[in-house]
Amino acid sequence: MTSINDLARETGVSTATVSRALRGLPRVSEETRAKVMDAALRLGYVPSPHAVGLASGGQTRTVAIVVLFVTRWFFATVVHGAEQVLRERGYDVLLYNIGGDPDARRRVLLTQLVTKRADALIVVGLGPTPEEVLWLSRHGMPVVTLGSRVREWPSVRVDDDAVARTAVSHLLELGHRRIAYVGQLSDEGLDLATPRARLEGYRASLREAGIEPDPGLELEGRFTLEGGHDAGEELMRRADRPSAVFCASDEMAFGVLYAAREAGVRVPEELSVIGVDDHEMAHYVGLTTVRQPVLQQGRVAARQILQRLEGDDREYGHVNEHVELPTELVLRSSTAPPCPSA
Amino acid sequence: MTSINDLARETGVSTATVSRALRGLPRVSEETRAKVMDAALRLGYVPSPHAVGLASGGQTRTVAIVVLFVTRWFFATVVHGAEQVLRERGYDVLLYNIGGDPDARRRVLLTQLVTKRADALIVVGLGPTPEEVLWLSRHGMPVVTLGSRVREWPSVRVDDDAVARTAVSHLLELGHRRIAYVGQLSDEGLDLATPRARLEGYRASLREAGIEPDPGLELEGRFTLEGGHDAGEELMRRADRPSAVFCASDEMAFGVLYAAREAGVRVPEELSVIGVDDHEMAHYVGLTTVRQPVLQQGRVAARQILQRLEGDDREYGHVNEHVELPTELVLRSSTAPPCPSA
DNA sequence: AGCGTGTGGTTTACCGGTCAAGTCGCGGTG
DNA sequence: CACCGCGACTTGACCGGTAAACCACACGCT
Repeated sequence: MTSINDLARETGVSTATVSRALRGLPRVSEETRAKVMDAALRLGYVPSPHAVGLASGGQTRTVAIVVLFVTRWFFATVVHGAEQVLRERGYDVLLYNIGGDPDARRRVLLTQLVTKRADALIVVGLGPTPEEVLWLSRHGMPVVTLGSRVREWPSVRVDDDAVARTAVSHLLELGHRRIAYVGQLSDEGLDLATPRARLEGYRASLREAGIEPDPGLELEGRFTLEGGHDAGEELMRRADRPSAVFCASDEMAFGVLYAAREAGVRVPEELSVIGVDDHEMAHYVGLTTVRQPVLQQGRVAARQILQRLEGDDREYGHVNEHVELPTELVLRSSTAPPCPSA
Repeated sequence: MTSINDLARETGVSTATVSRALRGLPRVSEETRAKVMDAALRLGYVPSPHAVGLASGGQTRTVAIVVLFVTRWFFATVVHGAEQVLRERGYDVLLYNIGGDPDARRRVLLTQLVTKRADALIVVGLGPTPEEVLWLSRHGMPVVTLGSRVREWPSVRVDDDAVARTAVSHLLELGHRRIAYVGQLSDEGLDLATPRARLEGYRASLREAGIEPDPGLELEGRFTLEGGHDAGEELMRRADRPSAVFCASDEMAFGVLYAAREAGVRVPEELSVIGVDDHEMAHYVGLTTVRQPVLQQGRVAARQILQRLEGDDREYGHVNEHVELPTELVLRSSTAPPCPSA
């Protein structure tokens, strides 16, 4: 590996001059600069980020993104959005997929892993615990949360309470009274902020309409197609099947739709289904959903981080500590008034 | 930030002793070790990877993964698999999503970005150009390709030619003669190995059955649901609609299925559709497909890399330079013999 | 002539670790 | 009793850069 010393020897100037020549700093004659550049190219010189980082204050030009499941559309899309704006600005992305493993979560967030390997951190979909907040703050790590919110750090999210209310109100307005909820309830040591908030919103929304939430209509299901499908099958088996289902994500909603089809239950005539996300597939299967800007959330989180790191970010204007992006009800063919005969 | 010097001062020993105490090396009394450990914990000490890397031969304990589109199920799943085994072994993952941008590709692969920031590289879905091979080799970067294959580097993939043959043979055996192909043909400066190989396999397979491939039946479509849908619409409009479609990915096949449904074309009675991947959704929509082990490809690629990096990897046995994983035809309800009336 | 002021450098001190070589006290041995 | 060997450290060089301090020399000015 060619180092800056090789370049210095090759060009006959000191390493400091080489360094300044390559970085375009003043106090270098054009002639020398050209010579250095040429040698660097010829020898395939690449500065060592380690040395650079060490010498200039421990910067890594790297941002870590911690997600629950890269394979979920939502997370992948968020990562895509964030990575895009970060790379544009010369930052690299370290990806940690802690996928439901509390142990991995501890190791990633609370040990060496993140600290000092990255300049900042974007936490997606996890509600950070007080311990995590404390540790990371103590180490001076700038953090932005996406999809959850803690007092100490900026966040980007949609109002999950409002999301649930939008969905449930829509169903109520259509005339539904027995409305089920399908989402992740327990979370095995992980703190999943989102499904909980949506569940609360669902309950509150029903209560306001004078309906007491029926615990029997709150179905556990992992945040996947399969989770939705299992919950859907369970629902279809019931004698007192609800007339509508609110799913905490579109992927789960797809699962419910397939379960309904398998059971010969017509949608939307016999069962209305509504999801959240506006997954790329939702359009094609005709799923009514509450759209949230997914890519954009990733982009905004990245900008918040950049703002924190570079401080002088006028381009994007003032960065709100807590950004809440708008959602929107997208009507398609999976919801309709309940069948009078039902 | 507490450094090793702070620890040394705190415990009254030299930095070298602290270093060895923390790393569990010999020549440190149990007493001293305990004292050091305690201080490290109390002060929240975390070694600087920069310093460690610099001092001990430029290692980063980081592997870069370059993918085309994280948001595609295939890529996300591969990343998931690779990240899992890498993290298990204490490696971090740098993610580069070059998403169809030749410029990004150049910057990531041919400039400083990758070199020296990672110990090794996994390239997913891109056929590396000779220039890229040369540059990376020159810099001593170990590379594994996933989904494509070059002579110089180990690879993990499925036999795309065989995949195409399996799919097309299945359709031929059912009695289909007019079989369309939907996949990405042109690639705007990116070298996408996979769709090209599948296209070739499709053509060869037809020829062997005595059918001359009809260029009019080879449809361009991006590797997404939407791409498949557009191509599907185009097909449905045709008077001489083919009786079967082979799609280069399940996501594209879903798009074709939706297009067919919208056009009132019944699957599989009037149109057979087959995809590749065995996407998690394929099961639910009843898509016949050629299954490839996606997660496993990511895992195997990661192991190959680890083998290269650590050399003594007996755990996984001998690592083949070019691993080809098996695929499997999964019969579901989207394929059937052609309708005699058609 | 004497004196700031720029320009184009060089020198040197780190940054935070690791590693090889050296030091020191101590119990055992010939 | 001098010597050896060994365990438990310390010292100092080094990894590849950066940043500040320093320097030589030319130039314009009073």
